Amino acid sequence: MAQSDVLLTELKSHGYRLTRTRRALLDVFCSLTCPVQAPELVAMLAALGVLVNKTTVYRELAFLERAGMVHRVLLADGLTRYELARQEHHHHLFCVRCKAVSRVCLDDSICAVSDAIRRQSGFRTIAHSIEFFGICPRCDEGERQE
Amino acid sequence: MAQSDVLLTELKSHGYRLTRTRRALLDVFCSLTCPVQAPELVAMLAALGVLVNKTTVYRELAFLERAGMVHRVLLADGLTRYELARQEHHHHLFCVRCKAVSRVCLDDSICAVSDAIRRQSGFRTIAHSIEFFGICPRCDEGERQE
DNA sequence: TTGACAAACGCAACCAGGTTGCAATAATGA
DNA sequence: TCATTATTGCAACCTGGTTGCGTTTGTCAA
Repeated sequence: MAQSDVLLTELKSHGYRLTRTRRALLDVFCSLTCPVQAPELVAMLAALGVLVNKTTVYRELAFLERAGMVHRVLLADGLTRYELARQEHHHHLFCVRCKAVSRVCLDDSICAVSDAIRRQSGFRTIAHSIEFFGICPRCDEGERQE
Repeated sequence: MAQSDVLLTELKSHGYRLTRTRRALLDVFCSLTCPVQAPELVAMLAALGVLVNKTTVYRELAFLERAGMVHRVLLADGLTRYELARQEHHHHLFCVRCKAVSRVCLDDSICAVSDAIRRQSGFRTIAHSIEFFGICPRCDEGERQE
């Protein structure tokens, strides 16, 4: 069973409807390897022949976020992106020049820091985000030739 | 000499003008303990009797960023905030409920991770952001009483 | 002190991401 | 097939942020 079907089945079992938008959106998310913005999703769906209003996409993203199936990713440009949740825990490397996003997996010990902070602050810390940004090898190359 | 005067002197020595807006903005930044949004700065300046157009504030923020005196901070709500640069290296704790921001200082070893990533990826990593978000003790309290 | 020059400014118009209210549509279970 | 209601589209709106351009104002030298 494809990953998107697993998610659809789960939604169905909770009594949610399996709409055209919802199916297409989960399909797209399952095929992506890096976080995307909502307006990009509108365009991607359109390219697949699924014409959806931006309002619907925003509402669907909020829905999928509540359902724990996608989550927000914030990178150095301040725009909101979304990616499939329940993936292997990872972080992002963002090129501030070409805006490309790649992923990195860090040692668990780094993530353990949030436990230390939780104890220190009294915060009931629910998440953390460790994002790195710089200039990727390709852009760096181009820059030196200028 | 006040911190803001040090910065003004530095700008002056580089040939930049010391305008009303610039002085007021640096004063405000030096008195703050957490990152602020541009629209908040417009309001804060107005409250001090310094009426400045939002365009000016955005341009001034870009200027101070280029001059290395302030930098952007991204938190879990995706809005752009600014804070004084050249402070002790620290990270932020953001309450997703009341939007309060507090700061935490982490062990250097965590920051050393960016070196490891730089080697791994070929990225010329110029910065990182480690932000934690959750629900602060006050909001947590309120929530349990509901 | 004055005047010239360019940096800095205000304004209006604009753009993009994101939200809201409401009426219309469509997925579901009976 | 029908009733119910979750989901959708639309239009209007909001906010953060940007741009072009004509005006103001710091600065420095005369």
